[in-house]
Amino acid sequence: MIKRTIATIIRDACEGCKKDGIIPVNVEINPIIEIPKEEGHGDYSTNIAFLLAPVLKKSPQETAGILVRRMDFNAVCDKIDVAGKGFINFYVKDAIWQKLLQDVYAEGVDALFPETGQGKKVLIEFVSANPTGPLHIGHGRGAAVGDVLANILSKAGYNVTREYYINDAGRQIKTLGRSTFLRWQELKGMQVSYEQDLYQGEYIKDLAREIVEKNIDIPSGEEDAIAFMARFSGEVIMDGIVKDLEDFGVYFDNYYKESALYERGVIDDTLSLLKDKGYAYEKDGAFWFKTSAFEKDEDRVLIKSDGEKTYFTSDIAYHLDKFRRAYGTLVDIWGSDHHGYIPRLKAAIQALGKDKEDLKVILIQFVSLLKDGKPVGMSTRAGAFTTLREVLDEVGRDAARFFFLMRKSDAHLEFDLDLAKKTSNENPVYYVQYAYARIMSIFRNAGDEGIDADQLKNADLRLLAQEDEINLIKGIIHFHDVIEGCARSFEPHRITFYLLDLVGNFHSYYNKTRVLGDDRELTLARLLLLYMLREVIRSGLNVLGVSAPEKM
RNA sequence: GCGCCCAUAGCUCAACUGGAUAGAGUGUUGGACUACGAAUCCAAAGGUUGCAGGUUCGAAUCCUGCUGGGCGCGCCA
Repeated sequence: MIKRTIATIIRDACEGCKKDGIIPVNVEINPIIEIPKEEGHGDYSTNIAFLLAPVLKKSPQETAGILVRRMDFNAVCDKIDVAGKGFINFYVKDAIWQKLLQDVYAEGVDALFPETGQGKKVLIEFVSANPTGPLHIGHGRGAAVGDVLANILSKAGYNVTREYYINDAGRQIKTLGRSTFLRWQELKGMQVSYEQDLYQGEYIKDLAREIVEKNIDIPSGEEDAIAFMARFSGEVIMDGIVKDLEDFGVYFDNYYKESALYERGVIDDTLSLLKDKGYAYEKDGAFWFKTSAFEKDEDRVLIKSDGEKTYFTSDIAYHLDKFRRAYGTLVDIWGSDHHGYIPRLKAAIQALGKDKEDLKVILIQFVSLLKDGKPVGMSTRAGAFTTLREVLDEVGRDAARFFFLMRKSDAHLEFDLDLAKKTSNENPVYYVQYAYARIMSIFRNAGDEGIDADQLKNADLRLLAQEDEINLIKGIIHFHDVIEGCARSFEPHRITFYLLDLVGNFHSYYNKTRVLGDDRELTLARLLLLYMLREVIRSGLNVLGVSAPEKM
């Protein structure tokens, strides 16, 4: 918002220098404009002088001085400083902030969302857990990150689709069928040896029991029976997954089945396309993709010597299909243990004639659970993992989602169940929600005093002159930059940090300043400030998929 | 053996992608409710950013080499 105005001031000054021959015309001007972390360094600062100093063969300070003298800033800034070794600091007028607040109030909080997307189509594929068992907590983190990222991009003007890829054609599904089949035989009183590499969880026994209890007909031959069990188990488990996700507040636009790639002939298209372009070849009775043509990685098998296609083949086909559906940017969210897979898929994307930057892979690091201060083990193999369902039941949706988004996604997350469950000040979720409830409470009181929201539009914002009031306004306006940053960097966790910071300032303000007072004009101005604060908090929580309770 | 990620206050983590004196929360200590919700606030204390070099006006951030941890390296998915 205001950042753009600052950028214009800088650019105009540079253009002026070019015109006067101080800066060569062909020099690219690409300054960074940032919000200084140090208070006293103004509202914005730029490093432009450091960039131009070598060109002018002068010191950064001198360069900054030359530029500042040419800056036409009176409309928005009280002053511009050259500070430190050559930073240029901009001090925006209070009146500008007050005006921005007024504008945002008039247009509504949605005016703060950037329009970086311009309607471009983005496909976010996430969770995509195989339907061979319930979702565990790691899937939950991926679900939260994917869902919130989708919200952010969508709010930032992208046309977003959420997709879940169901891996229903691979060997794991066969293993699932065999697992259920053997458990079923056990129930029938047969002596079976249940192998180590089958699914160990109790839920397999539940599936077998369901088949028996519902008296479901099973095909007679073993092979047919296993195939039936595979389909049955997969569907039941998938239903459970969808239910878990819904309770977590995550909804998908599409569920895309791997088997559909075969049915629609996308697999064959992919193979012939790669072959025609010369990126695939035969060797040792198998059919290979030339990964090495694009990335520092070894060539990979597409069709095994036994004629079976590999998972990689499906995946290339799937991504080809995504591009065919006109998505310009593909976001894949994977567990970080799949990071070694990135080069080959990027290579495949390039073989399909796309830019490798068209595919963004976001890795989700593992979650370790903490209970009673001790780590909770979670091994999928042993069947003793903690499911998303268990976490949801224990701490609730709001805390679960918020906690999953309190860390950068590619960093380990330590999830403290006891903390997430606490309804006290230590719990960051409540810290944010409490601010919202507090503001709502003030508005209820204001209503009792005969002030309704309608009167806010007459508020005189020049009365918001306290330093912390101006700071709160800045915080509100910065919501725009935060969302923009999230959308650019694909980092949803920035919103949680922003909200915690924003409401921290509010709580502090609240303890110092009385909002409802005898001075009606001042009261109205402060109420408008709180109104917008409330809107931003609500909007931010909404993007996170966390509720904003009016009372708690 | 090769490759990727991580290492920041006692603990859990930030730092707007190379910016100024590295910040929060928690924990510890001491304070604030007979006016809008104390699920809150204020203050003190806490650091050689794992180690050693390098790049430059400037490094937690980039490069090289170590130390310690996680994960990959299949005609598995």
